Amino acid sequence: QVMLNNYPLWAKFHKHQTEMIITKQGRRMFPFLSFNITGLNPTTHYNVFVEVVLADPNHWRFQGGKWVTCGKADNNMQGNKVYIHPESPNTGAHWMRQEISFGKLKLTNNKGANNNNAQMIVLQSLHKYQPRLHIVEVTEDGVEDLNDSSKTQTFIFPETQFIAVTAYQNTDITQLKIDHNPFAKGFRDNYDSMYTASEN
Amino acid sequence: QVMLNNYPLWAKFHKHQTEMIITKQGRRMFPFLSFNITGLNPTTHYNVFVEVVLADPNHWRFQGGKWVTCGKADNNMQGNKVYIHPESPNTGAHWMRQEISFGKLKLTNNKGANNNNAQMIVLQSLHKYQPRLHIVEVTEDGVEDLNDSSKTQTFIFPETQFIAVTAYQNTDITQLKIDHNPFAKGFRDNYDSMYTASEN
DNA sequence: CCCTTTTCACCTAGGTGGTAAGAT
DNA sequence: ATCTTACCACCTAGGTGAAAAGGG
Repeated sequence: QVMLNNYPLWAKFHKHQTEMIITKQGRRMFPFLSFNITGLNPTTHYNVFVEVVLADPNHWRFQGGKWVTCGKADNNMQGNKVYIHPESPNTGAHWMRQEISFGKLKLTNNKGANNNNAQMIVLQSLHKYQPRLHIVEVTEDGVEDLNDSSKTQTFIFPETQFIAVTAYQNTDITQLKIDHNPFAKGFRDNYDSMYTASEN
Repeated sequence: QVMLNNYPLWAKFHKHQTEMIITKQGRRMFPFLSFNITGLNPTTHYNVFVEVVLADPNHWRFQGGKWVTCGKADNNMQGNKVYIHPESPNTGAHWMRQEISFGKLKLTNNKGANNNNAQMIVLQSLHKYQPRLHIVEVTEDGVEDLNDSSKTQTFIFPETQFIAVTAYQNTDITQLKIDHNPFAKGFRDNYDSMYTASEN
């Protein structure tokens, strides 16, 4: 009923334990979450949003080339954990028509971030997180009923788990980002030679 | 109940008869439409959209430094004339919270433009147009009732009239665009000298 | 010592009017 | 002759990881 787009890329990162940068002003995810949905009622209205929850109760650190646990997670961290898709609310037909992309979702470690009106997800560095996709029917008043589970669907893809960091720890992850994120093209090793070679 | 933002700029253009470029791939308006709204029901859902209609029944041409009529307008032109605000549908509270900007609305002369899924407004060159703002209550099924005028409000600002062109005709308009559109900064006369002067 | 923040060069992405060629 | 199209240099806007500086 829900398909995770760009699954092969997510799997590549997951194999090395995905890391996502968090900054004060907010940083996009890469890869970013994108889904295709089927099976909704075309005329019913839904809110679609991503929530990011702790994936385990540990604090993590990168030591000797590996991620190891290091005490308990701060579970009582405050801060927004939800990013409502900007096209919400909308009809089932709308959500099923094309991919639902969360490419502009931003992660931050700034607790006071959502005072400006850009919703960002507030995370804690060196904690492991699991994104979740929620699809919630909207009543005629436009109000969600989160207690009525029959009107809420939640989807989890373990391949999208990641550890929040302020700087990359595993160089394998850094290289995957450079290789696949268009905005990091300038850091690709062969970038200069691609052009110097063609000058002959 | 509805205020046109950036009114002084619109007035400057209007005094010289505003022109808007239309291209095959679509061109943004400058100035662009932006409104502030009050008086909606905070919990009711509304669609907000702009429609662009013929402002008069004439075909126009620019001759001897002035716009003059030149035959009748092609009123049976087909093509989409509506741009639904991307945040539609949404609550009255949402629409009243901040300015409603149509900065990404694009004008085109390509009748087959809306096959790709970017809604553009299709216009005919050398015709005069009047943008109109519509606010329509959405029923519980998410369907508009355009026949029930009590649920539709329409607002018209004569200062936003413009003639669609494929190339600017009046140099006064060109200069106003260059002076005020950030993307045209490279064409400002004083752009180079701003920097050469500071090199001393 | 480990983690975070700031700044930077370098890139993607795309919005300008000018210009010359094309179309009618 | 008049209007349209395609391409261009030049800009805005903002997303990258690297590196150095800052902080506890």
